[in-house]
Amino acid sequence: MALHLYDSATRSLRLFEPLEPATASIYLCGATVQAPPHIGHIRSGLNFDILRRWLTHSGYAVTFIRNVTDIDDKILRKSAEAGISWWAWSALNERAFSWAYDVLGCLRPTYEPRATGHITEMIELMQRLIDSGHAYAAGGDVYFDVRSFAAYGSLSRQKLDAMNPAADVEGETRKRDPRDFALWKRDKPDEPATASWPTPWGPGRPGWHLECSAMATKYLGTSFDIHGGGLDLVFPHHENEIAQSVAAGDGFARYWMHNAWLTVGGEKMSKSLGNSLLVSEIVQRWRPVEVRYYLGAAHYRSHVEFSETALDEAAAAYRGIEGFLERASRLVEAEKGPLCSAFVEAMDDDLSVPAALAALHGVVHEGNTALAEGRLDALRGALGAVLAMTDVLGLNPQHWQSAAAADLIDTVDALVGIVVEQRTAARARKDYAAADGIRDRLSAAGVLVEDTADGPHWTLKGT
RNA sequence: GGCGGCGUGGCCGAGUGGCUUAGGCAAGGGCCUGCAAAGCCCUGUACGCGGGUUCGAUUCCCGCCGCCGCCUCCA
Repeated sequence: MALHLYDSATRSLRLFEPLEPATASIYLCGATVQAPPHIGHIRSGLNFDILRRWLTHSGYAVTFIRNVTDIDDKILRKSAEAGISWWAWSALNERAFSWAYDVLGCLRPTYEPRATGHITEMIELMQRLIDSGHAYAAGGDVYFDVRSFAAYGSLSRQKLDAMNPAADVEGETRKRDPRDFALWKRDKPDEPATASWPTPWGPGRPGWHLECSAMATKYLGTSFDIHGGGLDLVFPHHENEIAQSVAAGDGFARYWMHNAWLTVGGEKMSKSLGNSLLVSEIVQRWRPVEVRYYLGAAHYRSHVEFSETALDEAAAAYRGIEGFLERASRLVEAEKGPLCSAFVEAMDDDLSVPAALAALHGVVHEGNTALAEGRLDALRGALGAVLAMTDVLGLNPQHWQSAAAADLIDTVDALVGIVVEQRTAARARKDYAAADGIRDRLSAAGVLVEDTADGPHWTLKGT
């Protein structure tokens, strides 16, 4: 079975057929950098990171764009409250997002465009829409005329007449229809002059939806393969992107993918609800790779209710994989091999990571048995497969060791070696009190010593 | 009001009209071990409720209960 993806637009599983053979273009709605990231944001980034890795592994040359929305109402308001400029506020939070993506092992996008760097493209797009009768300027604002676009509402399957009109009191009088949405917002006296750009229709700043249409087509072309984002972006954001781009004559996205929520206490984690679990806080308590395992383990379209217990369980499951790799690598060469077929089938089936992990755990199990029975060829095969599978999921422990730790590892190895020799000597003379005392002290220092058939081995306990 | 989703064993979390089981975590028993740890073997009542379709439904249909999301900024 070749790769099939669930397309939100058709609400069906579709065979993935890219526009250009062996290439894949993806646009993911990134962050509005008004606050530091919580783990729900990163779940989205992570889900699409796994998609990207899987496409890459499957032989596609992937172009992955994730934008940064660096200006909007909240950024202006919060930066004003903080007494700093809006761009400084945006830059601060953009860095926090970049750090969080990095720390959880999300590969960096091919390009990461900022909204404010694409005003020219937005003006061009607005001009095309005005020229073709799909948009109009009104008192310094520019609006999209939803009645001019028959397909409006097709993504979210809402009928125009059934929609609640947007509660935009301020723009109400200038709109032709209350459901028309702003492409461009005229500047306001209480907003900083730096948050304003000149246009043929007057100075102002971009509306949220316009920037994504402009950036997606700039970097990926008028038609591209996959557009992704969180479920809450279906309406109005993605609906509006389609309206803007398709009305302007572009093909736009061919597949739409949406990830489900990470909730806390049954509620969507959001900045406005104040129940955010910041990435910076979570990685104090669990190793980043364990957080990645937890966030990536559920299917991307499944709602996940955050719990510390579940994260602990995920961490334990990951350590099982890690432990196998550690033991197996002592006996045979650690080289990536082919993936097991169940894993491939699972990933091809709309990125079914749960089934893929079941396959991975199955191979770990086989590998452990082979190891216990001394069957090195079977062990080598299992090790290669597990390395390859963890690699695809971004969970390969080889890539999670920090450079600093790598520099110190030889030193620590030598020091622990001396201590372990003392313990081995104690055991040899059956002085178990001394042996256990040494083991306990090493354990307190974060070094776990285990006696195996081929002698004692030590590992650093995950913190 | 419109659109959509969810309710699975102690916990997390897949999936399917019956076939042998998702998988993980935790628990109990066993093997191994000086003791541990790890690993391996074995064990456990699961599919919100009520109808219906069917030879047979957790899986399809209808109703109900409960929870949640979008329709306004939001991954």
